[in-house]
Amino acid sequence: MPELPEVETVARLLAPELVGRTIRGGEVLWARTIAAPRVADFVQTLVGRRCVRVWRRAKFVVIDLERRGKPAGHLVCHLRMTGRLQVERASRATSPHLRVRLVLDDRRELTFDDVRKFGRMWFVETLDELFRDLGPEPLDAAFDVERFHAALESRKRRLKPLLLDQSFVAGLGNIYVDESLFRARLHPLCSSARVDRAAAARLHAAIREVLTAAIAREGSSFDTFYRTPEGKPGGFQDEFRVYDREGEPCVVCRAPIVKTFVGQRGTHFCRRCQPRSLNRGASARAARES
DNA sequence: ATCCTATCCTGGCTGC
DNA sequence: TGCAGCCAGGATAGGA
Repeated sequence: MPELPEVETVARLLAPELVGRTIRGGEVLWARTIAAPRVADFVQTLVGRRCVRVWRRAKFVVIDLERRGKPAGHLVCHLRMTGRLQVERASRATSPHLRVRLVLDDRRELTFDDVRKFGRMWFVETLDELFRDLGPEPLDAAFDVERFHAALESRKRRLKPLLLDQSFVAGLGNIYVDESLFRARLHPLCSSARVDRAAAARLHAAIREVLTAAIAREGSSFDTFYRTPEGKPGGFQDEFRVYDREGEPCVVCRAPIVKTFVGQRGTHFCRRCQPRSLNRGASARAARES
């Protein structure tokens, strides 16, 4: 599902198609897709605004707009689970799940297609309120080991739900949390307060490595939903080590990958490589000596 | 403060 | 083959 690497890919591939284009009109086919302003005003508000930059924050695609050469708000889109943004020739935009079309000045259209209707679009003058509660970008320099360790220690939450919390770190979802915890050898139920400096450093590195590698592969596609704006599947599903691998052998120790549920989320991990206790080695030694 | 559950949706899968 | 029922999942709200 679209998480940080997929949304980053969408923004990168959309940018050259959209930058410089002015919105001429459009149509909302599913009213609830529009979060702001009122549906009746959405298209009219956008008409005459020109796209000047396409970027990503957390799992939001952000299109900066200008009017008469001056900054004029942002078109923001959250793909949620099945949303797809594309720029295509008008005649092609005929999907049964088309929710929004915006006509551009080169007679192409920016289309938002969304099977499950969870995705949302906003036009906002400023991003402050929409992005107010978002945590740090995990690939930013400001996201360093010290701060990450301190943030983990200041909470008492299980690692998996904490990493899924967008106010703690922005952009991770179910797939990349499972992959990061495996690479850091941490159990999804481990308490954040008990993550020591070395484990925090491993998790920090694992998150960055997983996200960077996934962006390089243009995200993950293991069902029919996520495709790049060029219509191609991503490639990172070939590098999954635990996600969607229930019963298959761990790539490190060959023990079968297990699937459980943590806060209703399917959770994949290796019982042997991700022990429940941080220092199982140490406690085993202590038990032997006593 | 943290956890748990329901909600939003639909296509695709399972099992009878 | 047909069909009912379940499941996936990001974010959020409300209750425990």
